Amino acid sequence: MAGAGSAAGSVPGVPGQPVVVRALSLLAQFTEQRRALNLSELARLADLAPATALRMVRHLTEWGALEKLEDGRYVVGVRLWEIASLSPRGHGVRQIALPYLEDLYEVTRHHVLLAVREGHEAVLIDRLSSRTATEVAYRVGGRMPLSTTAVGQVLLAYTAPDVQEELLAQPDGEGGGPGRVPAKDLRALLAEVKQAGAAVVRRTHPSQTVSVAAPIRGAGGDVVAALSIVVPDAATQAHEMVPLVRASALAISRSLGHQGKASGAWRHPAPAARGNSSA
Amino acid sequence: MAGAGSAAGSVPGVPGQPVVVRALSLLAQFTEQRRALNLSELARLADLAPATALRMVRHLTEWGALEKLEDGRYVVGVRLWEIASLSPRGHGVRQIALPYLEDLYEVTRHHVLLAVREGHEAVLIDRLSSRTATEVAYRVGGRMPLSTTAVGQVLLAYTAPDVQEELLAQPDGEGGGPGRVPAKDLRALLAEVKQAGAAVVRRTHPSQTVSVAAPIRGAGGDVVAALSIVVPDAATQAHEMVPLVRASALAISRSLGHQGKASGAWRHPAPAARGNSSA
DNA sequence: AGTGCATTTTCACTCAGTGAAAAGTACGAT
DNA sequence: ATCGTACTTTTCACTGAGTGAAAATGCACT
Repeated sequence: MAGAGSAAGSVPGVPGQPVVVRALSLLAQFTEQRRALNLSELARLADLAPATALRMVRHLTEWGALEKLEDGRYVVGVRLWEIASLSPRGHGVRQIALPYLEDLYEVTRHHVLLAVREGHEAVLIDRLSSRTATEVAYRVGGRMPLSTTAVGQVLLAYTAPDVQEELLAQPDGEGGGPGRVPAKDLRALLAEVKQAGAAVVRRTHPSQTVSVAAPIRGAGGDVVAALSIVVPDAATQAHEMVPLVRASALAISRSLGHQGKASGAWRHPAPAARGNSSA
Repeated sequence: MAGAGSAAGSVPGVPGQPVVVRALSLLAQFTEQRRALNLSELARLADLAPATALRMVRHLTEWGALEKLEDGRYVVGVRLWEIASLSPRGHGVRQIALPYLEDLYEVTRHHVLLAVREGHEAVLIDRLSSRTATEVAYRVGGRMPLSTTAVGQVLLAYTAPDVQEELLAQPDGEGGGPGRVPAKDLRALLAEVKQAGAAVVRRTHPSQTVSVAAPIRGAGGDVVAALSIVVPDAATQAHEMVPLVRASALAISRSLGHQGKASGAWRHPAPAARGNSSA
């Protein structure tokens, strides 16, 4: 490859980025607000020469990662979606958790959320909402802050200490939105969450709501996702919800192959592959 | 790059495949049955030198397209899932169609399917199924043949003639499974489907069922997806379902911005972006 | 200690990828 | 019609990013 940023102009900030990463960075330019992009936008956003962007976009399109609209703009393709649906932490947990989410929704008739941690944020894997429920700020596939949401706090509380430190060390950068919590308080908060096996967060912003979240464990015993319900503040005493959410989360954990507590006294024959071959 | 297939051994069949495509072909090795692959499997399946596969897999992992398990195997990452959730023809239609699918499900209590065409097959975008309903063969994110399924026939019937010809010209290759239909009969069948605005397929294989599918149109007026219900053969006269499915499909089409028939006499102010910013 | 298999590092070679520039295309304004 | 602007696509000579064989390392059985 030519001097990506060596000799000529280009941005010295991104000199020798591998081709693969550059191609992926094109995909990363698509967001909720920007679902369709034309070539020059893509090139500009990804900081690539138009000719380079064109070549890559063509390869991506040819393969199906992108699709070209009639107006010349590009959108994320079904082929990519198809493969992404094999993501264990994406559609994977969703598939298994869905029936339980539905039960929880059936019983409460409030928002039910399922999220996993991805880097310094939580990603919303699925959401069930009645059309008449209160508004929620997040969409499926979108990201939510770790420290200020119930699911986020649960995921954070059960994260390996080293990663946790890394996150707590962060200044206020990123999503330091409304309810920014000082690292000190957060540390204490996370301890409480772990203690209680659930997080309860009161919110006033989009509307008056209370979220209750609990951890979901995988076969390995570590927390792989978080389950949450969001109820209008006026509704039931929020804390009454804690056992319900925890129980549902435990049920999902069991479906994922988690063997209850670490008291490995006896074991079932083996939950085996559990191919979730249906859905 | 070195002579991918020029001088030395290697497979002469895939000589100068672009890097991007090769990287993507690694992703393409993941399937329903093979959700976790180790490096050598990936290298073998994608026909790459181990060293090359390693380098690429590292880039993919670094970026989040893949995730490395503790046992060293790789799985599709959440980051990819996240971006794929922006696919208009994937999660996009799903988001908009979901409420209507739910209504249809509520009323019938049978399987409800949503699918789009991708190349020579249909991809199942979403499925609602009661736990007690009859079995279905396909999973969300999976592929189904065009010519032998109700959704497939609908998608095929409304495909641009040139693509249609290309598909009909095919020998028996691909999914030529149980109910292989001769090209001639299929042509007539598709005409009927277009005439009726729906496809009805009777099936005996996994179980005795009847599928009824209808086309969903996008803002441009062309068919972008197909809606279907699958009922046990014993149930209601299948043909009674046709109006129901067609009506649901029309409702979804409207939500997608389709302006009814092509009688472009008057127009609404503009359905605008319809950001489906919720979900 | 020894065998077999997977992962990772090394290294010299070279061709796939690069980007500036120019040509082609589409659309609007004047 | 004629010019202007912005986007897309082609061309081309250059070169360093990517390549893969081979060797080293690591790991799990035996």
